[in-house]
Amino acid sequence: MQLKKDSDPHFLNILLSRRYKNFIKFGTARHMQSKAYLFHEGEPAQRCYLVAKGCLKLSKLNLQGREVIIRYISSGEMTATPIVLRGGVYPVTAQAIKETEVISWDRRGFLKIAREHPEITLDLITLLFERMEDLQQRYLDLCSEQAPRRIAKFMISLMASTGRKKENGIYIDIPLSRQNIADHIGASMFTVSRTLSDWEKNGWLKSSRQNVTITDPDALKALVKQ
Amino acid sequence: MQLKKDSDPHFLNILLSRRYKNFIKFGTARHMQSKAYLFHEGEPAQRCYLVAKGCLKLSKLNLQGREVIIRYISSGEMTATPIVLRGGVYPVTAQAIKETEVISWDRRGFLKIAREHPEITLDLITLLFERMEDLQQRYLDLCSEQAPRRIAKFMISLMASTGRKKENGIYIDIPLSRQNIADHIGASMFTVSRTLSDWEKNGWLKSSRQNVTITDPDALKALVKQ
DNA sequence: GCCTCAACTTGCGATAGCGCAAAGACAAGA
DNA sequence: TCTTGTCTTTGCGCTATCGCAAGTTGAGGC
Repeated sequence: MQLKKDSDPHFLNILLSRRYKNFIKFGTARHMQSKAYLFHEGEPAQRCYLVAKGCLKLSKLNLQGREVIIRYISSGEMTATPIVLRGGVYPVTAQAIKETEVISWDRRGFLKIAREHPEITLDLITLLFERMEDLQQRYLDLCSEQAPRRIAKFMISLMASTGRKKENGIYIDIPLSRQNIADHIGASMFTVSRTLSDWEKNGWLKSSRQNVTITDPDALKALVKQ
Repeated sequence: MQLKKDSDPHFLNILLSRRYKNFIKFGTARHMQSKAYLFHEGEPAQRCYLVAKGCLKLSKLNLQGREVIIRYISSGEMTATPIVLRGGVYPVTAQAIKETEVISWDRRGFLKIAREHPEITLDLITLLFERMEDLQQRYLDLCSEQAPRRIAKFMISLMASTGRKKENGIYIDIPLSRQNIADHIGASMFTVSRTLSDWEKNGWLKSSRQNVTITDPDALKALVKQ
């Protein structure tokens, strides 16, 4: 099993450390094509996953079929752990948005590791809580900020999680359509398109289909701060 | 320590069961007046709390000072546990909205119990995950539903958590202003006021200052479903 | 019983953002 | 190279919601 080390290392580093050295070898690897589904909202939660390479999109649908993107899970991050421990159904749908490799454990396998490494439960609480804090902040933003600022905040977080330095700016290294942005921040695709067009005219970023390069991160940060 | 047993018993029941029988006696009781603050967003998280009686309001402020209510913690529920375990600052502000009694533990006290009852960490993960699922659903609603449906969903959840059967309907047993509703569902106070007025004309509920009685729960449920 | 203040209502104009439509741009496959 | 389908842009009218203002109501304190 080959693991990339060049991405957000939060959980991956923990796993690769001596502390959890037996973790990965009990897991099952799986390779996924772009756009393949890993699990669907409402299915019984059998397995939890670590993304070793690539990126997952976690989303929910409302009654009318509108998709809302809850979060992206990129290389080194885990998903579905708590629901596998507790038992129940997946609350979101997970789809690969590029070629992706995951390692998975079922409840029994995960509990085996947890018994060997009791500290892992505290790590899990911490991880879950960090996601909770992130979602609370985004809930606040959705309640109280206008679309452009929500877009800017999202871009800033993407720079941190998947940004790659290039000669002309910071490239967001996932396929990211206007619709995806809209579905994540709670706006229409048209509003997102107009906003990015404006920013491109300002020279703050460049973008073509499904990709964005931020050329002036400070401009976005200033927009969010003021 | 006297504990009410007539409210949402989720965590309280766990605590009162033999399983965690030593839990409460290591805690510190505190009585709070209505509107008193328990902790503020950004303060170092020293203690975690169980609400024994009354109700707490958890909220955040944005840069412009707009308040957003993340959730209510009613009798029998806990708050701030993960952040006390991990260490850091409170991500929200907690304020009593009626006369309230809480029991609290510091990190050391909580860990002592957790060592005696290792199962408690799994319960914590479960609890945290349930709140996460709830927030994800509300994030979805905020992204994709209009204000009246968000208000209806909130009313339905309040009926479950704090509703009391009265002769003329189900009374929401917390002080709940139009502004509170607005701050929770992400709308303006005026939109909430207009919506409730409409519903009152329809005979779906009665309300006066800071209180609501739902007289036709099925009408609200139908509004949400369709 | 009156006063005061906060909560609530409601009309009205303003506006952010929606959603359609039609055109344009690009990538991938034939 | 051409075609096709998907993604993107942008004009335009529309609507949900906002935010102000001015008035009303009601509970608690004096």
